[in-house]
Amino acid sequence: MKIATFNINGIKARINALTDWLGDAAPDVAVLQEIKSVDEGFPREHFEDMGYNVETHGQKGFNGVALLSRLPLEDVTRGLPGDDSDEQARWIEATVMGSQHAIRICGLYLPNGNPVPGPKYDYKLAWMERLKIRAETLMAEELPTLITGDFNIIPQSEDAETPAQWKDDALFLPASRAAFRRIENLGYTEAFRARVQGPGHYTFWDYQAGAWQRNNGIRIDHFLLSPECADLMQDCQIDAAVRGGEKPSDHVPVWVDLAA
DNA sequence: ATGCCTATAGGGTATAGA
Repeated sequence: MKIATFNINGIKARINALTDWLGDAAPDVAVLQEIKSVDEGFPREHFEDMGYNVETHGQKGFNGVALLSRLPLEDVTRGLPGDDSDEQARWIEATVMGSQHAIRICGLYLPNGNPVPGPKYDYKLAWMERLKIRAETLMAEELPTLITGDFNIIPQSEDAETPAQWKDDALFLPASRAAFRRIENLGYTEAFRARVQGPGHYTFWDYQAGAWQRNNGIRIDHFLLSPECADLMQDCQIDAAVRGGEKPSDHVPVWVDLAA
């Protein structure tokens, strides 16, 4: 089962690029972030016509997550538990039944957190604490589970082309990285780093200052696999070439292949 | 370099992003 994450930066602007990539990459499940659309505005029929089941959790203007799946999406839930006053659309879960294993799939768009200090950074850290609690609950179920999406976290210096540029940024501050490690340390495997070592592997390049042409990227889109899910992993790759396509998102897809 | 671009909402420019 091929499961991909892709921050598309607006479904209306990305419908062609997303459609082309779906045709090329043929994921069984695509976990999308920043659809920047309300549920009624999402072009559901377009993707249903391509053979995908569609579940969205959108909001007006920004944020918004969605799941596209060739297999049925079961037990869908929306919103990260732990704060009923949080109205930002950043979390969706569903179960997909493979031929051998059912996979619980969690899609997230973790808050950016800039500027630091300030209420946006406080929200990021509080959101990550809620994520840790949800990750603990999922871990205790001892089922194949993955948490994927745009984490807005640069885990290590080698995950940025110019780490000095990010020294005081919410994506790279020690408190942000520690919060990410605390979740990993519950027993999750960061899929890409379990398979590929070394610098130069990025998932985001800014639109500005020729970041793509200069390969000034960062790796912020991740997969965390529960032990039962990590045992099924056969591959994990970044589709970096998508960044050089026509009218691209500033993020590119990352995917895992599971023996599920 | 304090968003240098891009997208959305909306009908001006403001907000958000990383």
